Amino acid sequence: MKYEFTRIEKKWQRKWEEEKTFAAVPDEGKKKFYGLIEFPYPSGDGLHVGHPRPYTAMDIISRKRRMEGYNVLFPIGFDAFGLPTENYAIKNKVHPADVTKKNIARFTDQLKMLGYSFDWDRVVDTTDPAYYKWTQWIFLKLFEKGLAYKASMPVNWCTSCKCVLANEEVVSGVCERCGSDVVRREKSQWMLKITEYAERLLDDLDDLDFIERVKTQQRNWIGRSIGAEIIFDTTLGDKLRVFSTRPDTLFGATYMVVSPEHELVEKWLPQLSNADEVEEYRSAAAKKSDFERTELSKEKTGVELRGVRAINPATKQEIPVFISDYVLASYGTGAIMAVPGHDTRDWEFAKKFGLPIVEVVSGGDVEKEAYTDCDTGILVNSGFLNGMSVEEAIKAMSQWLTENGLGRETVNYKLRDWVFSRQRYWGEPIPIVICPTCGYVPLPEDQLPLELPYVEYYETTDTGESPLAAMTDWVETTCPTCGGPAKRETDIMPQWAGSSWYFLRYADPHNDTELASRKALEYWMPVDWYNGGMEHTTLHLLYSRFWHKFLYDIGVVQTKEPYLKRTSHGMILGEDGQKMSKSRGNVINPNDVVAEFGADTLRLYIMFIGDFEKTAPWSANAVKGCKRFLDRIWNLAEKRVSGSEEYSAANEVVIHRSIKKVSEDIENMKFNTAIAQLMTLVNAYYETAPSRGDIKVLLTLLSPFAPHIAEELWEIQGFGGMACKTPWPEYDEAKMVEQQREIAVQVGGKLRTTVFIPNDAADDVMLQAALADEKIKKIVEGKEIVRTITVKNKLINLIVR
RNA sequence: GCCGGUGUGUCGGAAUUGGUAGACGACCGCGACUCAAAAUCGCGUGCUGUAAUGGCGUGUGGGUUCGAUUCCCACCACCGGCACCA
Repeated sequence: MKYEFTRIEKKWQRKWEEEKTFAAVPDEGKKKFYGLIEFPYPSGDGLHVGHPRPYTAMDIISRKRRMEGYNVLFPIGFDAFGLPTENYAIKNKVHPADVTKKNIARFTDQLKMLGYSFDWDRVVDTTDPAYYKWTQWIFLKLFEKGLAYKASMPVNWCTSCKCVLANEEVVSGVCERCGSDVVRREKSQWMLKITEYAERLLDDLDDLDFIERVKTQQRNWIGRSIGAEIIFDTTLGDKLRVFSTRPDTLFGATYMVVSPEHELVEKWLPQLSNADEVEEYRSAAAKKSDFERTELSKEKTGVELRGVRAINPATKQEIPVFISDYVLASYGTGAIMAVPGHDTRDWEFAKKFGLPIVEVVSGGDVEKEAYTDCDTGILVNSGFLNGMSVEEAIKAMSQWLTENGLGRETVNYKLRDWVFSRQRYWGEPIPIVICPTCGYVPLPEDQLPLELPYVEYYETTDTGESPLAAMTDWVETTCPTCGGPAKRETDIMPQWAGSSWYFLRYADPHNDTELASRKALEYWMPVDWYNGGMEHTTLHLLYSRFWHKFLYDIGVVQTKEPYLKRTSHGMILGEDGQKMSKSRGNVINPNDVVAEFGADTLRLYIMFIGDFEKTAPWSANAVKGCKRFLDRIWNLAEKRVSGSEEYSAANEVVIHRSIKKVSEDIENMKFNTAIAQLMTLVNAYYETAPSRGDIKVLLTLLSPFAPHIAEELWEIQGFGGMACKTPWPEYDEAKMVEQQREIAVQVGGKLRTTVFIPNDAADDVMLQAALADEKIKKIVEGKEIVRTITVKNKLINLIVR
């Protein structure tokens, strides 16, 4: 009989669905495992071959865990709010809700086609009011605790999406999603105070089992700098505060720089003799995009504020104050003390404007370049700091500043608050009412969910207003506090809102009184293993850690961190080694692969393609190799093999080795070598007559990778039950060794031949065996063996003279 | 510029407490089966050489070692992240 993969796959998928084979049922008596993959955005293009890579990986791990006796939660859902759906809906004049419904149905079919062991009773959909009710509820809690606030500030505005973006969504000056230019716009926005959690988000990374590059990227993004805030007096009476990581260099501060947006500039302006020039520089800076302003190659520019001078608290000298756009308004205090001798940027600026450069740390030549080494320099020209190392001087200066009320040690983060509103339609409405007398009033909990109005017209505007603003009936409301006429907030939440807590909902997806019951959360949380893309490291992954910590603080969840372990997969490229894209015409559709070779072949190939963490190009030929492998297994087991369920003597060694290798490789996500080992095992079976037991262990090991064919052959063999419910096999180290060992024989470190010796042979046995070899005899003839190096069961090396 | 990663046959990739480089798969070649082809099964396959105790070979150049893809030093190339963050 032929291997009819289509029939077999349909048959088992139906069976798993009918029997609810993979439903997660809480069971206090069983150890739990919560495996998570990033739920997909149900785009109109359907499933991409990139999707099955992480899904298959976690499916293999989840299936193995079940066979090991764990109670497994492996859920799936849809992150369905977002721009592409909205844009598609506008273009094709259909409602986003209808588009979403259709896309979800299609994704569901495709995911089922691949035989994943998801619990289909726990599907979540972020656009379902029963779900986003709780997204809104979390927002209200954030508002209640002062962590959601509205503020007017310059924000990133995507010229194409026509809405604001978070800092995390701006990549190299363009929109992360559409690649269009991002400009600065002053807008009143809802913000979430993620900065309040900066320290914990950073420190708590230490204990997590996240791959190192994820930790590094989050650490860099949060960007902690330890330094001091220093207060300078000015001749106009105002105090000018700066942040510096090098307070030790205070004696070398020969001028100050404030950002063009600094509030004191506005105040000082009338008293400046060159107010026009300053004003001109400020407006020029305001027009520039962030990208232009931060271009590195650019020469430093700036204008001195004539009419005000600052007083260096260490030297008591009056020093000039400049404005320059190399100082950012949004970091630290928006002002710096410039130490040209020991900071590269200040040095460039000082050279250009002819400002004095004073050496306060010896070790370099400050006339040639800034000396920034902190490890070897010694303080000079610095009063009480003279002779100290940089490290000592930082401490001494911080103490001196504190004692004299001139400043204090402080910490700064690069992380900014999260811009949380979007001027679009297809997202969660923000449950806030704007009342002329009461201000921003939260919607009472019993009015949740605040449903998105179902309307015909929701096109974007260029005015910076949300399409919801035009929906008068919905906007006009009454104030929950005073009962007077009021308006609803018309901005919606960003794409990232729904995904910031979805993993909690999986624990108890149908609960309508809580986001999830305490009992369910206590049982299933935290997520034991979360695999997802590197592109989410400073977006979804960071945001969801923030929300989780907040929910921990208000007692909703019991763990400080949502995910114990985080791994990441590489991208699948087209056959040409380029990123898959419609325009390049190198896109592989999983449906086509499944139709031609079957889901088991696709699963196997996508795991065999290469190192899981690295990008890998698609190869149509290699897919055929995986199909061939399954055909070979089919040939071995399509007819019932009778006899004992013991391993055959001929295959015992390779079986035990395979169990060990496959078990360990799955844990380390080395799926490619696990499959290579299964191929080796099958090759061995082709050279012997595999016993019934040999077949059984092969199907058991195969079942997480290629579950359909494994079940079918399992049934044909009549092993009873299902392969996916069989206990994972154990191996015996003692049975992994051959009685005869082939060892390398080297002379002078060069491999000359190999000989067979008994297992664990003593050194002299190895030597005798080596010397008995004809080749070796010839080589050592007439020479003296001065030294012998042996490595048990591996090699012998003869040093001759 | 800074941080991180990678570099191995024709290709995807194996192998690192230093110990037979190239597992497994693809490609290609040969053989069996077949009237024939496909499929399948088996064999071969780093480069080079007529041969040899051949020679060379894991980005490049050095070093340590009986022995280096693995450790050390210097460099090159590519990829990713950050990028005037004081």
